[in-house]
Amino acid sequence: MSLPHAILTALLEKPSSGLELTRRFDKSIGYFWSATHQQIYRELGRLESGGLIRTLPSEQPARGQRKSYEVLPAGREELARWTAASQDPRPMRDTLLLRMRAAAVVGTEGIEADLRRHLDLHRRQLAEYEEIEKRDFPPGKDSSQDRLRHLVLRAGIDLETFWTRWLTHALEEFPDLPGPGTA
Amino acid sequence: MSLPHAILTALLEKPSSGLELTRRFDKSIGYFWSATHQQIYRELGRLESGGLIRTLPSEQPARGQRKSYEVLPAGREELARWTAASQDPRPMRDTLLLRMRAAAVVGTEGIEADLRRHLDLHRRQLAEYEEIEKRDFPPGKDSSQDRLRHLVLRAGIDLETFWTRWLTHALEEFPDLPGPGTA
DNA sequence: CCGGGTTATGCAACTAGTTGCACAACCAGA
DNA sequence: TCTGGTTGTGCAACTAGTTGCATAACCCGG
Repeated sequence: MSLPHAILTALLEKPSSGLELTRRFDKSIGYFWSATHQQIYRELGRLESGGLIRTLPSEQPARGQRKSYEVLPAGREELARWTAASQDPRPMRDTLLLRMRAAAVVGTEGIEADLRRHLDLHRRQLAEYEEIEKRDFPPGKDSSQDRLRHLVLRAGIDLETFWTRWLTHALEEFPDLPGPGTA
Repeated sequence: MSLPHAILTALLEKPSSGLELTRRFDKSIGYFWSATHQQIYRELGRLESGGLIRTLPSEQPARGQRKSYEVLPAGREELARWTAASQDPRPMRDTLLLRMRAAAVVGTEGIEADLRRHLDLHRRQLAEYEEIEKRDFPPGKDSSQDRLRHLVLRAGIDLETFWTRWLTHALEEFPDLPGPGTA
């Protein structure tokens, strides 16, 4: 039950319309809590009827027009409550690790290409994060807010680093192919 | 759609009853694909009626009796197919990172205790994995199967290591409390 | 001025996972 | 022997997330 809180956080950072939110989820927030535009619109409706957010009064759009939302005090309180509340870590669920385990039983036939593909994806993601770090957190930006946000980004960077290393290591289990190296 | 494949993998490693499977999910398999006993029983039913597994013919249990399953050739084929098939990594979803981001906006009030708790949980998990590594993968066990399974365990160890480090680092953002250190 | 792409919003149906509970069998001690 | 805990199996309802599609407005070129 975190999507509403992800949206509240995003809206507190900056009031937005559904589409803007969707875009921001594709970028920063979505890096650790992804959501589709359908989810977002549905949840905006719920949050509004729950009295946690409201449409910005300035604009009064018709159907198909953009509609911007802002967080009401009740919404901020709910977010603060949720943030402080103790929560258990959700059990991990990783398909790739599961497939590796299955491969130990039914054979590695065919999995290697996908490992390479994942390695590539994680490398790209890592590069993107590092780009963001360079841009948004130059040395010196040191407010409490910045430090916390930087910390979150560091988690992303370190996780992607872990995956690229692990995949590289895993691929060393598949030396038997035509290609450069080993000779 | 990975639970059936997790179960097939577990059953190929060793035919089991629902309860045994549940226990094994609590231990090894569940480390990267968790499932409750309810999920497992439901899925066993589906797999059986789908012709991918069958009950071991030897025993013919009544209600409330244990019933063991084994994988049929069709099940093995399906698992091999699934393992080799290309799959996109699922978008990440981490509540704790989301909460940190929220904390940057609504304040860190109250989150620290939970960070400590998570740190403790991850440390325990790490210790458990390292125990397993020592026990199950002493130097020398080097069949292809062992190497793959060890690789999977390494992923678990490295991930827990990452989290303990990150949480430790995160907690350094909260120096302002009575406690040992800093003086 | 109209037809086709793009932007923006949204509903509905489906799938996967979680929670809560039920029930039978077995076993141990009063 | 009955009573109460534990083991083992399972259904049903609910929640969260995904997929597929519908709709309206707007914008641009012919």
